[in-house]
Amino acid sequence: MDKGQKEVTIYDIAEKLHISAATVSRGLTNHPRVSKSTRKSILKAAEEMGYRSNSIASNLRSKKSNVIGVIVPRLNSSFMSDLIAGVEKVVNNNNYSLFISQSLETMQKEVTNARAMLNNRVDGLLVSLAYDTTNIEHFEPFLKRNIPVIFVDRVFEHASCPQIFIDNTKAAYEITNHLIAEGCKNIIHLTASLLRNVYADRLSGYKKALEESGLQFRESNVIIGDLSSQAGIDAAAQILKMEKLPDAVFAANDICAVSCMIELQKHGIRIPEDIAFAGFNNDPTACVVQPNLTTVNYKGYEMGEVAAQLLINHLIDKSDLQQTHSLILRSELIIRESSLRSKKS
Amino acid sequence: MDKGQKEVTIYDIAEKLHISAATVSRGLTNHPRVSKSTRKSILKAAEEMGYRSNSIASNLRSKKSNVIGVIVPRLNSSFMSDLIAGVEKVVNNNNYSLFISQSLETMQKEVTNARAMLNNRVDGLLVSLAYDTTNIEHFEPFLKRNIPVIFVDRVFEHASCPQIFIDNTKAAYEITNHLIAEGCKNIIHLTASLLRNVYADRLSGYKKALEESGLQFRESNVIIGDLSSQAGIDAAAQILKMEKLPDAVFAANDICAVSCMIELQKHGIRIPEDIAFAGFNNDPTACVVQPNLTTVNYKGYEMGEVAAQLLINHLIDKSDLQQTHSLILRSELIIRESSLRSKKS
DNA sequence: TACTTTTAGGCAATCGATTACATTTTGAAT
DNA sequence: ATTCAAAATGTAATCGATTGCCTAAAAGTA
Repeated sequence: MDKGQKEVTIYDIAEKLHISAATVSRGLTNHPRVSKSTRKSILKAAEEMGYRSNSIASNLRSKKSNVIGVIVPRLNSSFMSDLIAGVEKVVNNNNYSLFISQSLETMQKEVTNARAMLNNRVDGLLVSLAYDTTNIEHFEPFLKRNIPVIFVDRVFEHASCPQIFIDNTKAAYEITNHLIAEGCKNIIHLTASLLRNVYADRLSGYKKALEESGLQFRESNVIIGDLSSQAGIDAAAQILKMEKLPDAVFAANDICAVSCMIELQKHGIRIPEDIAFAGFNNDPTACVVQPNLTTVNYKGYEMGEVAAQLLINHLIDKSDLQQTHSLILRSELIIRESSLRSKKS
Repeated sequence: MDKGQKEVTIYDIAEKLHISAATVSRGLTNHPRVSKSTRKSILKAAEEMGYRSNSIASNLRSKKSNVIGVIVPRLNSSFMSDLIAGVEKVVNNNNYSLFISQSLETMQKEVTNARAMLNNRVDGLLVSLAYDTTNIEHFEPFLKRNIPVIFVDRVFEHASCPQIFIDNTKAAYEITNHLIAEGCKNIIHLTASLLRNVYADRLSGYKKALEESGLQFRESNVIIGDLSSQAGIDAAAQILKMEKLPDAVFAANDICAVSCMIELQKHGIRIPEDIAFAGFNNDPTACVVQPNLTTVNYKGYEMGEVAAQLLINHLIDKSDLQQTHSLILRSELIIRESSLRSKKS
C-alpha cells in the first residue's frame, strides 16, 4: 500500500516551466528576487499540478519547523483545555502548528514527551509541569540549543525560562481572608502536590491569612490528594469523621470543591451554614452547583494566548526572552453563596 | 541568535567509531544486520555525545512522519478534550506524536488546517467536522495519497473514510420517549446546525418518538443555535415568551440544557414539575446542577481511544480500513431528577 | 582444502527544499 | 553604442537519516 502517485515537487514545476528549482522555490516563498510574471506562472503551475509544499524537506534544510510543542499534565481538564485552545488560536494565526502531549501528571512521561519534542525539532516549547516533577533537566537540551522553553501556570524557577502564572499566594490569601471575615475559624484546605508552585503558593497564602488573623495553622487541616472529583469525595469522608467539624473548606480547585461539597450535602451538611466553601479556577460547574461556589477566576484561555504570543514574538523577532522573566496575570476573587454566612447570621 | 553548538549527527558518531554512517543508522534503529557489539558501542557513543535523532531528516527520507493529525471544532469543550485525551494516550503509547488544530466551527479554518496537516505530512488524520462544513473536498488530497482519514463523532459519509460515532437517532429516540412516558406532550428541542449528523440524527430520533406516540411534530418547537451556554439562555427567553409553555426541553448538549434550565429557574419555572429537562453528553455539570440532568452518557475518551487505535492499527499492519467502515459505539440513557415527573404527580 | 552460505558492514543515491554564490539579463544613463 | 548597476535566474552544496545493492569476512559444509 503506497502513497499513490508520486508527489509533485518543485523540480517538476521547474521542468515544466523550463526554469530552475531555485527560482521555483523563491517564487513560492515570495522571495523578492523573482519577477512578478515568473512568480505568477509558478503559482499557476503549482496550483494546476496539485503541488503541496513538503514542510519536512523545508524544515530539514532551514532548520526550523514552525512547530510549537506543548506539554501539559492532562488535556481533559477545563482549565487546561481552555489554555490549549488559547494557545492554538494564537499559534494558528501565526502560521505555526501545534504538537501536543500530556504527561498524565508523571515526570517520567514528561521526560519522554520532551525527548520526542526535541527529536521533532519544535521551535519552542510551552510547559505546565506534572505533579511529581522534581527537576527540569529534561529541558536542558532545549536551552542548550537556544530553543525557548516557557512555563505556564505550573512553573519552575530557571534563569532562562520565562514563566507565566497568577499570584497564587495573593489569591489564596484573599479567599482565606474572605472566609475568615465570614466568621470561619477552622478552615480545611484541600490541595495537591506541594512540589508545584500553584499548590505551594496557595497553601502559603492560606497560612498567611490565618496567621494575620491570629488563627492557628494546623497541619492536620491540610488534606493533600490529587484534587480529582474522587479526592473531593474522599476528603468529605475524612471531614465527616473529624471529632470537630470544620466551618469552612477551601479547595485548590473547583472540581474537588464541588464534589466534596455535594458529598457533604448528601450527609446533611448545610452549605454555607454548617461549612462554607471556596474553590479555585472558576470552572463551569462553579456557577451551576447549588449554592454557587466562591472561587478565584482564573481562565486558562488568556493565559494560553499570552504564553503563545510571547513565545512566537520571540521566535519571530528574536526579542530577548530574558527581558520578560515572569509574567503575572490578573486573577480575581469571585464571591458566591457557598461562602456567604454573615448575611444569614 | 543561533541554535548553539552544532548538532551531533550519525556522521559524528560514525567518525568517532571509525565506521560508516549507514551502520550507525542501523545500529540506532535496531536493524538486524548490525552485530551486538557494534550496536552497543554505537548506543554508548550516542549517549556520550548527546546525540538526538533528527526526526525531520528521518521523515524526509522514509516518507513517514509518525505523526497523527487531529482537527476538531474546538479544544475547550468537555467532550472534545476528553476525546483528544483518549487519542493522545493511544497515540503516545504507540510512539506517534500528535498534531492538533481546531476549526472553531468554520469550514474555512478546517480547510486551512487540513492543508497544514498535509504539508506536514501527517501519516493519518482524525477529524470531527465543523458546524458549517458542507463538503469534504479538502480531505481528498489525503485520500489520493492513501493517507487514512477517519471521522469521529461529527462524521461524513464517504466510501474511503471510516466513521466512529454513536447511534444518535436511537439515543434521542429513547430520551424523547422517556419524556413522553413522563407525561410530556409539548417538547422543545434545542440543537445546532443540521448539516451535522449528530444534530440531524438527534432531531430525527426526536421526531420518530413523537410520531410513534401520536404527538404532532412542530417545526416551531425546534430551536437551532450553537448550543453554547449563551444559546441556552437565549432559548430560555424565547421559551418564556411562548403563548403556551412547553412541558419539556430536550437539548442536544448538556451545556445548553444546563444554562437554559438555570435561566428558566430564575424566572420561577420549576424543573421538572413545570418543564422537564434532558440533555446530551453527560458533561460533568449534568450531575452537579439541581435537579440533576437526565442525559445520554457518551464519553469522548473511549471514542478517542477507539479512533486512534483504529488509525494506528491501520498504519502499522496496513489492515484494510475499508473493512471497518462504521464503528458505532455504545451510549446509554441516564435518567436523573430533571425529567422525573411521574413520581411527583 | 575448497566451496557455499551467512553475517556484518560500506558505498552512494535519495528524500525535497533552501540558499550562498555565480552568472546572465535588463534597462537606464551616458 | 557602451557601460554598469540592478534585477532575475541558475548552479550546486547542503540539511541528516535511510536503504538497495555490493563486498568482505566469518562460519558452515563436504
